[in-house]
Amino acid sequence: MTPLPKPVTMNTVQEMVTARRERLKQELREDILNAARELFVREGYESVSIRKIADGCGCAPGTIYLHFEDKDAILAAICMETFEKLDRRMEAIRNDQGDPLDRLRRGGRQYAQFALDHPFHYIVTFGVAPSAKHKGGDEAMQAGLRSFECMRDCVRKCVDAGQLRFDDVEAVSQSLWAAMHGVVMLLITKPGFPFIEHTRLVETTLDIAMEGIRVR
Amino acid sequence: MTPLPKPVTMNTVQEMVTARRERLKQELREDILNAARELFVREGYESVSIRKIADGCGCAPGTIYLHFEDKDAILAAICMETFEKLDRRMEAIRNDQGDPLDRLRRGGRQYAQFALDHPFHYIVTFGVAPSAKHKGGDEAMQAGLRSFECMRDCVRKCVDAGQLRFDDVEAVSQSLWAAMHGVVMLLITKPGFPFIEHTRLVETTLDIAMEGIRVR
Amino acid sequence: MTPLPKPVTMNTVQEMVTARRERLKQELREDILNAARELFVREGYESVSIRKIADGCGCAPGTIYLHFEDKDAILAAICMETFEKLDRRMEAIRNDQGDPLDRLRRGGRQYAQFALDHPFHYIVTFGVAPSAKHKGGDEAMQAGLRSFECMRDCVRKCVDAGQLRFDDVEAVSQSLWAAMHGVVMLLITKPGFPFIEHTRLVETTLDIAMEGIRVR
Amino acid sequence: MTPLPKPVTMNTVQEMVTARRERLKQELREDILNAARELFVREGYESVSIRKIADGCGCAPGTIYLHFEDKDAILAAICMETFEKLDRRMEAIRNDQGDPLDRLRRGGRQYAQFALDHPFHYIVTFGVAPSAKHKGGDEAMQAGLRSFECMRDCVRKCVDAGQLRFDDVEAVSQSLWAAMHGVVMLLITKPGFPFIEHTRLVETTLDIAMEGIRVR
DNA sequence: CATGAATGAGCATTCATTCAT
DNA sequence: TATGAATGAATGCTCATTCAT
Repeated sequence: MTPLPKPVTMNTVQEMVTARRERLKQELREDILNAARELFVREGYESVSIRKIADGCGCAPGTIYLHFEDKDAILAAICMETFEKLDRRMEAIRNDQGDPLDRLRRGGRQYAQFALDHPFHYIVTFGVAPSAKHKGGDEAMQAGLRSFECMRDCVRKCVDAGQLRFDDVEAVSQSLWAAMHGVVMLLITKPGFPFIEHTRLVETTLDIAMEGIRVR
Repeated sequence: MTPLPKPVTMNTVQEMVTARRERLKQELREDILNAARELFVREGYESVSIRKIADGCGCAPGTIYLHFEDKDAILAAICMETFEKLDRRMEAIRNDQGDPLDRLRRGGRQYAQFALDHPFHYIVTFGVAPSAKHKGGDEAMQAGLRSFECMRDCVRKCVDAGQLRFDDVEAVSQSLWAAMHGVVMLLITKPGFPFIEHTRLVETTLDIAMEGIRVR
Repeated sequence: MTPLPKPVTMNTVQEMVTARRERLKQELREDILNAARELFVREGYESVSIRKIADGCGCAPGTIYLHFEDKDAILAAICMETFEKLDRRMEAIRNDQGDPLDRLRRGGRQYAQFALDHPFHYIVTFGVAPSAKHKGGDEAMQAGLRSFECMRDCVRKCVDAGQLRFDDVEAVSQSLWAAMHGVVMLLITKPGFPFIEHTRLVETTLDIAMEGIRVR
Repeated sequence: MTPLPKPVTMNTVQEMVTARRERLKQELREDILNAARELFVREGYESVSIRKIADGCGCAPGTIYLHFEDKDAILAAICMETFEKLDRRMEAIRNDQGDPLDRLRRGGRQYAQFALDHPFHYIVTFGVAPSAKHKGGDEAMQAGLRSFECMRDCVRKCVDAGQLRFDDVEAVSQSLWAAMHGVVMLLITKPGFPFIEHTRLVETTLDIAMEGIRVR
């Protein structure tokens, strides 16, 4: 009598069941994040209740706590997720070829574009005094700062190539960051102000900055 | 015999009482604004309750409603107050003499200085998204526009004097505003970041911007 | 030296001043009652705040407490005042001449008319469970009950004159009171119901009641 | 081999759990209504806070909002409930046989009996002025009208049978309603008054009314 | 006598969160 | 694992009332 393959089958079935469960769990997690992201952007973090998120992803309020510790954890997860994307974009630029100054310009453009694409995440991570409470804020901040380091790298390469009027990498990097931060913050937080077309404002700012730093 | 100054005294006493009351009332109003401003910055508008403000200025929750119609009105009052102060500084520069480009630079410096001198005011007024309805927003926005118009005036004068590489007054004004806004926002909201010395960062930013816009 | 008539003069002046003060005080008291009465009727007792009354009679909120102990005392004063009027009307009927049955009918008509003329006072005094709190309620109730006694007197006279099918004065009096109370309560508390014209409903009720009690 | 009834059992268990939950939920709903009804009668609608109701039925304030949209909805629910009960009694009489006048008398008796059996329901539903807006008011009023229409039907049948001195169905119906309403309102809201025995007062009122309307 | 600023308890309602099922 | 009823603290705001002036 050959041994029954039962345990094997069981194992496999068990594994399949487990895997399926895991998949379903991850799906619900994603549903929660998607619902929360949309609501946060549309109504603002404080105005979104767990109940609204639960309604938005078709589950019960209590269920959300099986996936996230609390409301802050949802926000933190969204920020992390998003800043990984930013990081990938910036990383790609840091590593690509071409004129360092041009690369710097493209980096700034990318940064601004990212912020305008994800305004709420941007504000939550870069636009709020840290003392608030947002537990996940620091974590996300760390992820966000890696992007700043990309920019500093780009600036350094420009300095090394002798393309700048400055040799203080830190000062220039911080100034450039400030300029880009300023544009996107205004565009995001002052939607009522009669700004010129967004892309053009970003480009003008980049243009002034690049012209202002490059060697003559 | 000189007539008794009694009626006069009576009058004066009454006036003094009234005046004293008025003064006390204004003092409490200021206390409320100060407490609210600090809390708004530290915890975010939505997270600050009327009770917290009341605790913060040592009065009862109901008392606040004797001075402000509602929470929005407090925010609006803070914004107005700020714009008036800023406006006075900017106005002074607009009217002074000297090279237009230099005046522009001094305007930017003044703006940054103002923000760093009154970080609470600045953040509450310029750094908060108008989440929800925010009645007083428009009113304050109008006041804010006047300061921006000062800067635009300065830019226009530079253009008229043929000192800029650009002739789009609006685009340049908004870009400059963005750059200065960015510097001060970062300095205020990210105190943990290893920024270079504040004044030097402001000056570097101004330097890049001025060099970036002036005609070659 | 004749004694100066000063004390006398003083006395008189003093009296005049006192009288004048008293008059002014009574005037304000009346103003408060007038404002309160109108507001109570228009908006309902609970919805009227002391502040609204103060606004309505052009004085400060605190001033009202110099004339009335609290809000309930205002209500009680209004009720007393009003029920004295009812009492006078009923008394007049009790004492007039004519057929006892006709007098009874006129009494009922007068009672209903009074209730419809002063709906809020009527409801407050007769239409509310006593346990509420309305301190002054009992007092006013006493005043109101005197009117019931008038009706009982009228009924008794009808019995004595052999005009009724009944000899139980109490039962008939209470039934008649109930009928009139029912008509006015419905008319007052159910303004949305499509009642026939008010006077006609009162007359029909009186007619049925009179026809229902008189001897055949 | 008979199939395992397992799925069936599972189903049943699940159903039982759901049913039990539902039952508990309905029980709390009833507790809320009972507490609210009593409080409304004792203190008046406006003076009853959600907290008092919550205290009265031993749950937290927020819990009430899981069962009712707001305070008005509680009042509306009480009214609906009452009208349905009353409606069933009245309907039974409308459809039974016998002399129309006698049916009318029994209808009135039934109405009064209902009110005295459920004084809280009655007062809240029929004895409260729709102070303010009172959303559910109309809905409840509609339900209430059905009971009144029963009485009107009975009156009409008397008229059709030539048993009344009147031919105005509406006026007679409203007068009879008023009389019965008056008796029960007095008995319920003025427990301190020395009324004759309740049943006798109701019967006397019915007697007067019936004698007052029937043709001679 | 009159004021009106201040109080603090109270309101209806919403919330993040817990937990028995 | 998921549910959803329940909680209790918090929200913005109003109120009757007090009291220094």
